[in-house]
Amino acid sequence: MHTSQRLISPPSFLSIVSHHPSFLLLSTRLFSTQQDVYRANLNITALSRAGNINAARQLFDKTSPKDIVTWNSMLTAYWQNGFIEHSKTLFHSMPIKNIVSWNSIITACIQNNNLNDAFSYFTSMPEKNAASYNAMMSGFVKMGCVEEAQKLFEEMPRPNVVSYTVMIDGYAKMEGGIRRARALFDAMPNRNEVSWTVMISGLVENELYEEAWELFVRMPLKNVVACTAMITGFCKQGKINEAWNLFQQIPCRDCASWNIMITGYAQNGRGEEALNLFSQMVRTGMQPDDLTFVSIFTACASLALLDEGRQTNALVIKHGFHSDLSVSNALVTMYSKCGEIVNSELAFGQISHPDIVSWNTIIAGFAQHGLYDRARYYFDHMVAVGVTPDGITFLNLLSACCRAGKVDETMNIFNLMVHNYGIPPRSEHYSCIVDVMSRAGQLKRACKVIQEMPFKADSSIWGALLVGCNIHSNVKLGELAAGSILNLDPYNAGAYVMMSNIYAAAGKWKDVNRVRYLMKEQGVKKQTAYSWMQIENKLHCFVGGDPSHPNIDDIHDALRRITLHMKVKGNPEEEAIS
DNA sequence: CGAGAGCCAT
Repeated sequence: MHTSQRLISPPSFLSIVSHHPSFLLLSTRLFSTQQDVYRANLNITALSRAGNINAARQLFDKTSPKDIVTWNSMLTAYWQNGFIEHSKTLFHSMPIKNIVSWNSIITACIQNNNLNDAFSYFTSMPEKNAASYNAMMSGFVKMGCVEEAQKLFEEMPRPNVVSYTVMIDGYAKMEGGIRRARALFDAMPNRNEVSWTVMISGLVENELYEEAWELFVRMPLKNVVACTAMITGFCKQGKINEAWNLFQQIPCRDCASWNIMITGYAQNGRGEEALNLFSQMVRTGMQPDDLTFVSIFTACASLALLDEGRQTNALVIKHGFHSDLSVSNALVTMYSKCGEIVNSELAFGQISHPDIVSWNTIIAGFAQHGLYDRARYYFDHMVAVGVTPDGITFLNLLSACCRAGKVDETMNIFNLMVHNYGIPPRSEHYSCIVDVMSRAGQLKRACKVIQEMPFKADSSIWGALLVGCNIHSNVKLGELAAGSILNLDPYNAGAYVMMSNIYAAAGKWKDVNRVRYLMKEQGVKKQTAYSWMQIENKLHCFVGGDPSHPNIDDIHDALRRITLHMKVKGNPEEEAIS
């Protein structure tokens, strides 16, 4: 009978253990509970975030039964560790999928810059939520397809704060799109701190400083990311004191905020302070990262601080960043800017997989040291190992060749760039050509290049011509070049000096004096004592040669000032004449 | 378990 059978049957295992005090402990070991799966899922994610993808996979295999979150965690673990194909395989073998699985695989493709795959997953998913649209939109924005993103934004049912934020980011990064970004920001129903940060950062990027600051002041809770964006803006404008003030007000400084402050000092010629800040950073217990070392090397490079650069090189090894590509590239730059081309080359040689920046850096180093043959050797070498040169590679090679005075060779390189590599030449490339031709005395040919360029010449191109006119004493073309520069930039002290040189060489003393007055009238802000000295030295020569000059008093006055200045100041370049 | 932000070498 049923009941009797039950009565005589031995007590089940469960009925015993469930009354035992250690029941809970046993049950977690022997049975999978809801909590176990939950814990396993969290651990898969934690292991993945620690970069331990194998352990994550082992735990995934051990977890049984798996729920949808287990599958999704493993899916995400794979692509976040760079195993995109594993993600795809797993996705297609999943017994059940939910929206999160689809969203994750879309994000995986986008991280891998595969917009086509992402979009085909997006279109074939059974139903979409806001995150699906947001992921796809951010993919389009990342690849610069803002219009495509906008289409999705308009057709999605209920855009949320992230959707708006993605669009604002897209518009802000688009050429001339900052007003649209701002309009959308003003129109959005509610904002969170990321929306504020994206908008402020976009304004900073577009160099609308004042507007960025207005918004920053209005931002309810200023987080460290927004502060860092704002500090970046200050540093770009050279307002290093404002940057420092804001930096000091950040309650919880992180590595990135220290980095930008160090970079800010380095790029504004205050390398000592950058290095001091670095030791302060280390003292506060903040761990430097790769970008910190890049900033420090930049500081050392800009001030040619070789000893500090060497010390930092040792620190890099101590902190284990010696195989980091950006750090290594910055190290190569540091040595070459400190005049240590041999060490620069050695540092380059230690890079296991040099990228385009590494190659460009070493070529630039040889260019700066006037060693065209070595630059060319590395150029040929990079092409031989299959790295495609870009516009910067060619600029470096052109400037090396130009400094060597090889006109035909420079033109060959230029043509190679345009015709074989299809790289559209920029103003800097033309500048090299005009420079080499002008120095070689081929002034007419240089003028022809300027005339036939696809865009208007800037002051550096005219400057290259002007240098040639100075060397080869061509007053007429010199006037054209100097005049063009001063049309673009009336405060260009170099143009005044160079032109006065040309006039002086031609014995046109009245014109030298005219240039001098012109410079004074314009109120040239950057009129360094050195610029004045050069012009007035020319007039000094003249005083000796022809004392019947009508403005002799001015010249004597000028000479008195020059003499005084040289007595008081050791280095006349340092101080502007008031 | 899914979507959005700052600092980077030529």
